[in-house]
Amino acid sequence: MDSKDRQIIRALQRNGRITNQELADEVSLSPSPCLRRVRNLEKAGIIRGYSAEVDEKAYGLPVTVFVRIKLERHNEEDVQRFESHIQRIDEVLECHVMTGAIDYQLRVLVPDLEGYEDFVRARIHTIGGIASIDTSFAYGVVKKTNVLPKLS
Amino acid sequence: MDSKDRQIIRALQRNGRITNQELADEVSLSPSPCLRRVRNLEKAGIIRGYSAEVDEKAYGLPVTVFVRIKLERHNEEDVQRFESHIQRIDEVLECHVMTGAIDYQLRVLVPDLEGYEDFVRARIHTIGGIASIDTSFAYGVVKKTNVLPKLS
DNA sequence: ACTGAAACTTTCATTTC
DNA sequence: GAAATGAAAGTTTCAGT
Repeated sequence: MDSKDRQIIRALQRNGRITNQELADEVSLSPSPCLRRVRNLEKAGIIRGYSAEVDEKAYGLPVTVFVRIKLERHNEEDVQRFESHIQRIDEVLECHVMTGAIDYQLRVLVPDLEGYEDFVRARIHTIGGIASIDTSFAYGVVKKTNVLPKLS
Repeated sequence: MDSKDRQIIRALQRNGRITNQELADEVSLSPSPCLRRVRNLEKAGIIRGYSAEVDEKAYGLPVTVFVRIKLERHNEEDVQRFESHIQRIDEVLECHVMTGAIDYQLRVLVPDLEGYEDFVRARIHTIGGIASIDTSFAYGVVKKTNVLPKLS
């Protein structure tokens, strides 16, 4: 992983469908070494995959919710139980383990407020072992990018 | 935007580099109407683009921070000033406008704790007009997907 | 008019040197 | 790193519903 690899990564984040020729031009490499680097990054799991970026609102899920969750107990069994449940919930796009007062932060997508109420009742509370849930709604996006910063 | 479009969208989120033929097979369409739908989704801005998913840790930015910010004043000028500054900060990958007690939530990527301290001092406090900053570190990822849920 | 099928053109990835 | 070969993907056109 050198500066060239990071250049390639950022180019592929800006345009995941760029052709190898164009990519090679952009990073000042000829096509074959460029492709070699891309394949290596893919095989190493550094490039996990490629994905379409979608307007969630137009798709029909206009409401983003950040949910902060605290568990009642933190033994292996309860933690495993919670995490395996979370992974199976389609509405949860992200779940981070947090430091500090909160155990987890989720990013959840729902069609409306009612959808969120249903989600909490049917998907979250049914897991059990949850001490507290703190909900914050996002009602606008100032910035959203995938492109990683250059390392200084 | 019908059920077929949503099928196409989810397939392109799972694999942004799928060929039109494979995509057409997956959604039970022939290649030309399938491509037409994809192009329409792109032109309508519903598919915003395509991007590589990258392992942030391997890239050299292992620390994810969620930063919750409250402004001192909420007049048009101060809000504009804050938001335009945020957009220019490369380390800020996401910034949401929030309901409730907090004004904004940022997702920030830094190399280490020191990098975060520098970030707050050099990038955030210098904006001015900030009433409070609340920082939460993520130290693990339970789930992270781009694929939107089926609409029920 | 919209969808599905087919042929043709062009471009890209792979492999060899 | 360059060139040649082979494969596919996109575009366009035509036919059918």
